[in-house]
Amino acid sequence: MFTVFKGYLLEKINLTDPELEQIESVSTIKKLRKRQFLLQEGDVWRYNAFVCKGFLRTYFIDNKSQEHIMNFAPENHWSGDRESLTSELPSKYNIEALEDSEILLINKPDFEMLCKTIPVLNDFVNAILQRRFVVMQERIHNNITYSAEEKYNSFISKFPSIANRIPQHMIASYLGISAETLSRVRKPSSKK
Amino acid sequence: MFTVFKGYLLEKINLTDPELEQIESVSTIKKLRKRQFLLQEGDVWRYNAFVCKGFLRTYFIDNKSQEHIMNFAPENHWSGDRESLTSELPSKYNIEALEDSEILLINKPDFEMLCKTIPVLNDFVNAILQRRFVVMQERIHNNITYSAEEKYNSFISKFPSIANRIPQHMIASYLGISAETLSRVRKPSSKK
DNA sequence: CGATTCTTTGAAAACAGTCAATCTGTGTGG
DNA sequence: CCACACAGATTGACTGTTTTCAAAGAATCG
Repeated sequence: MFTVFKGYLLEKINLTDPELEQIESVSTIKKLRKRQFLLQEGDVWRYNAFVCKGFLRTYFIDNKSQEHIMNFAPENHWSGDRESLTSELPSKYNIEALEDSEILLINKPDFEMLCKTIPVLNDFVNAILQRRFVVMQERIHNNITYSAEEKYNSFISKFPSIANRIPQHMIASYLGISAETLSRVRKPSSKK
Repeated sequence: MFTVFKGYLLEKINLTDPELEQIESVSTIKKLRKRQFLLQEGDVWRYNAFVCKGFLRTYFIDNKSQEHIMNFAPENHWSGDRESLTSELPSKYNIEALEDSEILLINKPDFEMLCKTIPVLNDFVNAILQRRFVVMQERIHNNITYSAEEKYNSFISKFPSIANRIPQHMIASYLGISAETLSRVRKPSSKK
């Protein structure tokens, strides 16, 4: 499974064989069955996690015991709780596999060491952060601007590959609308 | 006005005098009168901007010509459009002074050079990014979880100093609710 | 299949938005 | 100093959207 990560990296940046070996030497693989947790609320998150295969969701439970999905991570994407990772405080989130998954983990000190010794990796990691930033900003934009229907349309046009891989009610949860409302705004979109 | 920025930096990280001089040498100050723009939609944003004095807001206009506030930046905070900065594409945002302000600007190549030559500054910049990240995540959390009243209460408890410095309808715009709704949810919070 | 999960639908209630009018406070110019 | 204009806040009545609850269909999976 390291080959998946290797392929991902080489597509984006140039790395020498020794560098790749160095990365591999600190990588571990965690296999998750569907519905298994990578992280549970209350635990401290200590890794950088790359999804080699499968699909993860990050969600939290509000004080009315309702689930809200914070993030999706299909293969070739990163997951984890950056907040807990930097603060080293217990996480508010659960990360659960929605499909059988294989996750590549690099713990925090090892990852920092990699970034220090491989500048091009460090730049890449920062670039990812920047991009994630823009995605979050767009999500806020949509949240404060759009109606339920517009939110849904925006989601499926932006993440078509995610949309057809997960149950609808999880899209609703991600968008902050009820599953029933989502069901209702879905059909008018087909007719004019 | 560089002294404000200098004070801010020295409070957070250790910098030598030559390093500070290097930073000062690439810094420029822009004074804005109330209602003046630092950035207008359609222009490319090319700086890192630190608010030495005053107060900025970043907003965009949706296709129904409604304003939505993306961000506030009081003194000792950063502003700008990271999206346009990295993509070098025209910005969707307007940044406007809500009070007479003084902004310290460092253009992109200079800033990158500073980060390269002053590692501790680079680390600090990344730390800011991480924190900003968490703030945005909390905002998304609130957006998808809370009612109008809860959004408002969360805002004033989290940003009390901002709340009493700007008109209410701007808080409403930031939260994605109407000014009238905000006015209505305000009073029940005092009773009971 | 039988059980579970997911989606749709209906009806009612809660919530939030819109429009228009009024009220308030502030600052400006006469 | 007053009158006025202006921006902001509030209120009421109404409309529209979204949620909730309950039930019934559909799809999926062991």
